Amino acid sequence: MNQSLLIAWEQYRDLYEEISVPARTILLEEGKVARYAYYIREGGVRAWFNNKGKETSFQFFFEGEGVSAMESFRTGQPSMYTIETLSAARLLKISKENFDLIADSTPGFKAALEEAVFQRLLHYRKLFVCQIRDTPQERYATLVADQPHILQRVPLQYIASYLGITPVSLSRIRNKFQK
Amino acid sequence: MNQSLLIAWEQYRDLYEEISVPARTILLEEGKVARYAYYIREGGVRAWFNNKGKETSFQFFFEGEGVSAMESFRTGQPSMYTIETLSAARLLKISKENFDLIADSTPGFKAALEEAVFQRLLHYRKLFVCQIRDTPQERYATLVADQPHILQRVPLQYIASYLGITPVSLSRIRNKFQK
DNA sequence: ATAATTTCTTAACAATTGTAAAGAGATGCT
DNA sequence: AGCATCTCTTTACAATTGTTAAGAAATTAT
Repeated sequence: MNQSLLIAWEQYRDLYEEISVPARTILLEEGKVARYAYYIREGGVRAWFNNKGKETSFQFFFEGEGVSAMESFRTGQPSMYTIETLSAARLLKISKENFDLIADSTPGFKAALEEAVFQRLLHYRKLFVCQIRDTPQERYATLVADQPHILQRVPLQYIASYLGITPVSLSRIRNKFQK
Repeated sequence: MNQSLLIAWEQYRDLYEEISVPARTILLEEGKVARYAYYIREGGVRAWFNNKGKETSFQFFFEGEGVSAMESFRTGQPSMYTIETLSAARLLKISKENFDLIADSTPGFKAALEEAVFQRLLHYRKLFVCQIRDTPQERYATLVADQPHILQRVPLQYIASYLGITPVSLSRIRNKFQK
């Protein structure tokens, strides 16, 4: 579900639908099975889970990216997290059945999917490595340098949990950063 | 490179070799291209990288597991990290060429490899989530509960970096834990 | 527009972690 | 065995982060 999977979607127009939803729309709730995957035409999405009463956001998605609770969509197991829009969004919505149909009938699709899975593996490993190697200040600086759009479009409280710190600590780091 | 890939290795015995190496043998050095993958018959291995003069260990491997610098082995890019034995080890060593030969000629191999990649994606995501959600104490407790063999077989200084803390801090946490 | 709500910042204090250094303990080498 | 080296623990102090609470700023709703 990344850009390499954008191949030939238009010929399957009857297998997915385009929907428009407001901000804070829950696309998949923690504990439920993901029967749909989404592709973001416009807007932002976050993935988060409940942690002792507080929300921990661990991934953000924007235009041109695919979103689903991967392992739930793949295995049929209940999702460990919620997927929710950050803003009003326009999405392509496809069912698991139709997704599999396309995967089975499109040459190269599964190879592209495998590559996307591999790239996401590298992405998560990088996030883990940054966590054990870098300080919160360094992680914030990396975010500013590499993914400034996240800072512009995601509320700071969500970014704080993504960085593994509290909103108060993030605010202090930002304060230092200005000087 | 996990247990599901153990299928039918014996019929390819001329495509890999079994080697025995002492502790602290570097199987792949940071900056070099991974031309071989390994399967651990006996012993332990760690993956680490240089971080401002200090070593940061981010993964440990033992009997029955496959080891390689994944993306280097796959893409031919220089590896970002070093792979080194923790103890004397007995390993199966296979070249990239022979690995691809087997992958191409064994039905189901690529599907099993894809599944292994997916499982490792989930593994790294879990590590990342533990980092942003749990305290160092909680992460240590999880290690004690879920992977006690790591504590028994890996020097504490390496475990400390894996938990994202200093050896001093780990020592303090262990001290508290005894009580 | 105004009020209500939510988000972000700031401050004070407690708790945790990092750093540096010293000593104890374990391991390895000849 | 004895020496040297490496690892782990402990201590003291500095720096950072978490927690709680209050106020400022921004957003949302009516």
